[in-house]
Amino acid sequence: MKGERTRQSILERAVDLASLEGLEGLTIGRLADELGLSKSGLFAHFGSKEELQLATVEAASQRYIAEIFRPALQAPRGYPRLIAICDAWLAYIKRGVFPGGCFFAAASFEFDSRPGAVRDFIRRLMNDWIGALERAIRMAQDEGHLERDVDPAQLAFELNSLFFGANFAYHLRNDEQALEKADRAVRARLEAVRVAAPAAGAR
Amino acid sequence: MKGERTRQSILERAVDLASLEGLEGLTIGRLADELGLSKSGLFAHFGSKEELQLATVEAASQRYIAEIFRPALQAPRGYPRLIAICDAWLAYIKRGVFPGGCFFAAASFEFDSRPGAVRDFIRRLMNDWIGALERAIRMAQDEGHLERDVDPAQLAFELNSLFFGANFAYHLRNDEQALEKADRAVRARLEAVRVAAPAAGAR
DNA sequence: GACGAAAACGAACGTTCGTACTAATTTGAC
DNA sequence: GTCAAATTAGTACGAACGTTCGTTTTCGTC
Repeated sequence: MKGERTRQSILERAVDLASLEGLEGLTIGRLADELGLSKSGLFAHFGSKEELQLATVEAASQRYIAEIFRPALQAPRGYPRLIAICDAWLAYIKRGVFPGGCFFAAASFEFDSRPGAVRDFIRRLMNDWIGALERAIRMAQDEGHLERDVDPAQLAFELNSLFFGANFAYHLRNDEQALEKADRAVRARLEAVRVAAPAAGAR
Repeated sequence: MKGERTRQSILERAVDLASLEGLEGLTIGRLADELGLSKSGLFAHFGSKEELQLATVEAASQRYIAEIFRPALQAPRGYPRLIAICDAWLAYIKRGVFPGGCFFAAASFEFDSRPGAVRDFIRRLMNDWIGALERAIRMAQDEGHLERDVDPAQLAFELNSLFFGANFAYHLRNDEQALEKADRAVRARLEAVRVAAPAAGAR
């Protein structure tokens, strides 16, 4: 199918554009122009602006999963994987996977007061993401790497806050050290609740 | 002057609207409708959309300073004032000072990739805000309430991240405990670097 | 109460938005 | 190579956008 290929290339560009201009600022005419398509031809792939926005969010999610989350899951479960996720997140900002910074942070703040299907979808994705963080934390506890009395929801909240804060400081404030600051904070927070690895042969 | 009064009432509404729809989603026609003004009559007060946006950001800043920041400065300098600022921030979200959540978090993410006067102004305000946080931290050190080896920029980054993270979790994820989580994290972080108050009469 | 200034209005501008149709082209299977 | 189906282009629409302009209303001062 040719259509599917076109659709994908449209979405690639739509994700980049939306990360810069916002999902509402993403415009069918402009998107068509940039791709050398006609407005109507592009429009036919989605049927409505809202469908285009939903597809764009979905595409961004897939890019995120493919480029950040899945690779981090390669790390051995427990503390190493938790750290790998955090490292991957900060590297994701540094690498500029989305030209306008974290797509989901931007979309979250754009749609947090805009009821509708797009908001619902973003909310679901963000709940999934926080849930994945909590799961990684719980795993680290199960592996005996993290103290048992740590509340996964609390820690996930804090880690995610540092990520968003890093994105904010890096992109809006042009704070070059934002990522280092976030890294320092993440590591300090995790080290503080880490269960010391048993000395070699001490088991 | 009647004009000044009208201008203020326009901006009051503009701030609320922009916190819900974004500064770009803020529209002159809609704003005029809601206030029972004509589009052209409203427009005349600002001369351009960008000027309206700038004035709206300025008005939001004044509301923030009047309702959150200035009151917190009443607390005695040092640790109490630092805590007061943090408390005031979380209460500010809970109170719903802006209907769409923190105006500045939203504006920051909306404009972090949109060059222009509005972005520059937001950046300046956010730098001022972080600067104020750093100053409060430094004061707490000077008063001997906080450990000397704490980097004010680092700690301010972390506190601000928790604030933004709370706003995100509270508004997009509808996490009722978001503010408590943030409060817990803030207090834990600050307590950890607090210099224990000398016992009564121990001086 | 008259008068000049300030403020608000109403209509229109050109542009762009999202969307709806129909016509032309391209594609892939036979 | 043919033909139906899938895909793109073209054109048009009503609404809303920011902005301009000339007129009318309201205000503050004497």
